[in-house]
Amino acid sequence: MSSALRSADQVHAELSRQIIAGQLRPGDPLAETALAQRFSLSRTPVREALHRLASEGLVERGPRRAFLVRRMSHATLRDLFETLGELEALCAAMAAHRMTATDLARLQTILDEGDGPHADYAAANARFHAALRAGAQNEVLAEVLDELDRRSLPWRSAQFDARAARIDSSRDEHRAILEAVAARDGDRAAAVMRGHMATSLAVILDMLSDRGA
Amino acid sequence: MSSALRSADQVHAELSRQIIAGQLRPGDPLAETALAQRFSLSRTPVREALHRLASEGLVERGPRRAFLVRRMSHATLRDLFETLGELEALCAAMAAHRMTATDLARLQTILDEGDGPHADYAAANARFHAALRAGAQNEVLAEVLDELDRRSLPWRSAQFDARAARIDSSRDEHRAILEAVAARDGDRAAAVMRGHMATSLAVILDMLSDRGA
DNA sequence: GCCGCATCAATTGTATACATGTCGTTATCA
DNA sequence: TGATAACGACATGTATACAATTGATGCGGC
Repeated sequence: MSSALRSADQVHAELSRQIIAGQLRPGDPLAETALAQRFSLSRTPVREALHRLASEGLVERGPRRAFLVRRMSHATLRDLFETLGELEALCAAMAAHRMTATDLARLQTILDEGDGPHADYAAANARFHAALRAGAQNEVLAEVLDELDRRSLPWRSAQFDARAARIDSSRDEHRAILEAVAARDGDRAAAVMRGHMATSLAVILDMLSDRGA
Repeated sequence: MSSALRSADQVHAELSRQIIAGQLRPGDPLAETALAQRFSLSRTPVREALHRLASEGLVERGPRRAFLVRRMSHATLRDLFETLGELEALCAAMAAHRMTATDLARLQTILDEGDGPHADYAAANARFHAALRAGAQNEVLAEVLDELDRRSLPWRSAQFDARAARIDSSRDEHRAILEAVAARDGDRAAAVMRGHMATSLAVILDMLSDRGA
């Protein structure tokens, strides 16, 4: 039962990964029995994983109380990104007041790493936001942001793949945020972050309409 | 298996209630077998309820992966209330921009009901914040606030019982929030709400130190 | 007297069998 | 021919038995 080897955790991690990566798409069914067979396990750990995913908002329950990958209306998606944007903005403002010089240097390093032409920009993007969360020095806020992050990832992950130009604009926005944080200007950091998240939402909604979703 | 009759939900609701009411106190053990006996059920639904409570932050895991009612350091408690305060402030600001005249009237009614000498002020307080959440018109933000609310309730519930004077000041703060919202002044509503939550935290920390916690 | 190891007990993790409810299908009746 | 009710299959919900891990305790050696 060592923590890393629990079957339920493995199933949870794997399903989470597949949903976020888009291998499992919104509306896809997730039957306990079928998944148990696929993972060569009993229904018990699969069941636990599904319930956790449901409480995290990645999975919803359909007719017959069946599990399925969560679908989201544009309205709810808008709510999600609005909340995420406001919380990231709050986080940026708090970080502007609380980050140490060392933290700031780390943030700069993360930005520079994302500059490489072959760098994994999605990963660098995640690290940037994570560093900001750490800098805000509020565990609970960090937890809430992590949760909303996971919840929005299925829709954010494809952003950079499909819109290469988005990388450049996103990078510029990150630099502007760093500048504001370094200047200890919480209000400006929050404002820029709000714009950053709003732009991301616009790009995503644009992609969805292209795909006819 | 109609949703209201699921054993796991009943156990979850009952444990949640007891933790919030203080009948189960931070650090108390919650063994699956013992609870199963107490509820005359098998471990399975009890287990599901405990996992849900853990994911909601009301329950944590101790040595031997045992479940126990969550304990909180003062630092984490501060983080929780800071986050809750900022989110309530955000909510108030959004409500100031989005609430309809009808919504405002309902908010006023709720405040008036809380005025009665024998009224249950804790309940009126909860209704006030709930109405504000509805007025902000953002489902996701409402969900997040609900969760943080439940998580902080064990520490907030005793506030009005132990400090009768707190009721009057809390009522005044609510009136100030309503005024700001009615005036469509989001910034002022947010500022007043921040102060409101900060005062609550101060009262709670004061109570905890009195109890020698 | 103290440190280390082995054994033990208690708790959660997992597997499997059975119960129960819901939805789709079909057959029958008006 | 349409609607309705019964039937059946399939999903999750629950109960119980067994396995595995962990923290504690006692014993023995140093």
